[in-house]
Amino acid sequence: MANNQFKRGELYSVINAMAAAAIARRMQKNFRAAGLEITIEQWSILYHLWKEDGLNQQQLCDKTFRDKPSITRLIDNLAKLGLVERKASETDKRVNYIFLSTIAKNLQDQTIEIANQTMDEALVGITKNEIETVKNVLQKVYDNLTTNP
Amino acid sequence: MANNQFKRGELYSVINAMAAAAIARRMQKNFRAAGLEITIEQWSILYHLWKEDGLNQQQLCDKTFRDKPSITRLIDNLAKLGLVERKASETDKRVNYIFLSTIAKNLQDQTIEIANQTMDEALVGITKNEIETVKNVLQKVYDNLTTNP
DNA sequence: CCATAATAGTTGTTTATGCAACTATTCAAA
DNA sequence: TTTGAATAGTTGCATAAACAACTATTATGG
Repeated sequence: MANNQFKRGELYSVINAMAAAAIARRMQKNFRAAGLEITIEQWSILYHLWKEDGLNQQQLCDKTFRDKPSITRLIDNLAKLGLVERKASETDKRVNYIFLSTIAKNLQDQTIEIANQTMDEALVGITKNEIETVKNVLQKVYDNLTTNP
Repeated sequence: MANNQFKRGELYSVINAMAAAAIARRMQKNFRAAGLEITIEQWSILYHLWKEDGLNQQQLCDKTFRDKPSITRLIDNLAKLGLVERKASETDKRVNYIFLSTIAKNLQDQTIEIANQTMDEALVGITKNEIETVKNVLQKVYDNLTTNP
């Protein structure tokens, strides 16, 4: 009995501590092996800017599931590295738009390759259906915890 | 085309940033709502000690998928809070065994309830089969990235 | 128009993570 | 038995997270 008490809690433990962290570490390692000195968190910001340059910080919060202070500091660090630049909105003085530098734009192709290679390593022996299920379940979990207050 | 380039990378983004973080935040919030001043990371250590008291730090590394410095500091903080105590092994002077305090032992029942309640909130509308698939896939991902160097 | 609410972003503090480099102890092989 | 490898744990440093409290600006309702 006592052994089964945490069955549900255990799922948290599995999801949070294991696969996600392992993928992040491997992605980071593969970046470093390619001579890329960016963190996986910084990459996740660039990823959204490659899809749509000039997002503001609030939009980056929404897309990366981070809070505003986290984005402020990630942008600080990316700016220090010369990868992005803040540009104040002309029409709304509260807003910063974030733009990629040329260097950052040139990183896209290289990191696409590494990200895909990493996911290939991670997903060996897993079917498309299983991946679909995982994505759907994690989306549901997220929705359950965010739409409900 | 360009829109599909990150399809695989996107899975990382989904797994890592979204569901896991949402569960952790909700668990933390539910702890606080119950007046429990422990972090979700500290809880994950206690969780393994409740199942088996007197683990050493290396065993906690293996069970929680953290490195040694992380465990050192988590144990430091738990010790400061009076929740665990280090006891040096008599037979191997390199080893510390970690034991729960009475206070920590008494936290078990309260936090079981909260952990299970949190997972119930998270898993609304998700079937047992789907949960099994997620657990298996994430285990495979972990194995893929750790058994292969 | 003005007071108040909402929004965008920043700063401070605490906690946690990863990696590298380190000490201390034990093991193992010549 | 001694030298070198392996193991357990700690410390330093940089990055990142959550939360609270803050400033500045814009939107809204009387």
